[in-house]
Amino acid sequence: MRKPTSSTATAEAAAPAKSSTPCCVKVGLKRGPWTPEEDELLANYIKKEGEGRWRTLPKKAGLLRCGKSCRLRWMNYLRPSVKRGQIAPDEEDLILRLHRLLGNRHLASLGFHCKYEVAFAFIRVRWSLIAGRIPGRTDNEIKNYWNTHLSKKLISQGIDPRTHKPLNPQSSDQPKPSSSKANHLQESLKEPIKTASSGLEETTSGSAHPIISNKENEYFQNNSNAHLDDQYHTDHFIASRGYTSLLNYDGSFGMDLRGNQRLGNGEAEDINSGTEDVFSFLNSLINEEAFQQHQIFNEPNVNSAPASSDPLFPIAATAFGLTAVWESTLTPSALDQNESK
DNA sequence: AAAACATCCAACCGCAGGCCA
DNA sequence: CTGGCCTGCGGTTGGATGTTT
Repeated sequence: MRKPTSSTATAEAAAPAKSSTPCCVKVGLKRGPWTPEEDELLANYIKKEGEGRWRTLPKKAGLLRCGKSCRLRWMNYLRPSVKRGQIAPDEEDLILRLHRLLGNRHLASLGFHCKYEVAFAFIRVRWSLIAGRIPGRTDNEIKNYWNTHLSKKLISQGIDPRTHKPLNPQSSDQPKPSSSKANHLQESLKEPIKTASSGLEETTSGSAHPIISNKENEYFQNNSNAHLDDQYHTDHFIASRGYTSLLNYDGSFGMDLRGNQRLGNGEAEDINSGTEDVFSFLNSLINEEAFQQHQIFNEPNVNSAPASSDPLFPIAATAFGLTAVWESTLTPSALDQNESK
């Protein structure tokens, strides 16, 4: 029996039980490891009736489990598409890149030169998004692999697993990677991405980015500070658009939070149905040296507004789902108002 | 051989957000 | 508009297993 965690206990003490029915009635329900018999019952039921309706599923399937537990067991273990076994080197490579991209660093570097904590609510590692790019692997598996293997490897190389930057840049005696594996890891942070599914190498060196719409083109043309023909800005634009598409459900280049292309109403959704466009702009995000240099993401003064004069700022802000935050707390006038409170 | 310690990962939990009556 | 239901996400836990002493 698991002990309640301190945070759980605190939360329960602070928040009285809701009047709504909890997702599962704990009394009389089995917990802990699944037996082969339970697995069979669940798999057979889903094979017959399909996924979903998790709340009522256990009863119908003859299981003494809560719906959440059934869903988790199916998603992380029983689903036919779940790949078993060791994480391959190319998968590891992809995890590293995507973590560097989709971990907390970009959001941190955008918001968190700003002084309002609300922005920090957006800082989360997107394990599901990472897993969505690695066929057959689940978010739980990726998360576990990161926590138990990759973060330790990076630390042993003197790299901060959270920021992917040197743990102590000033120190000249930081450990140098000596093994071929260590070299592989370090090199993997520099090279263009290889997609795990196709194995095709892709880069951002192309001059045309087809996902820029005419309207967006117009925006750049009408803005004297924007340089659409400048690869530097274009890549940043693509990067921002990438995030917009990932995080903004209203985006015209719609995708769900796993990075899959969104489908029309009623169409089935495949967890690994990423298109070449998806890989293309993910690559743009991953090859990000210029991205890091951009003033939007490197506003140095905590007490000044972010670089709102930058033509890319509205896009970037929207991209990160921060428009509302920007409008309510980070515009110069909002900053003044908040200051005076 | 056995105790102590370390590591791994399946499963749990609370929470957030979309959907719909 | 509101509130309940449902689903999915990410952080955390602890039993199982492996390794060291």
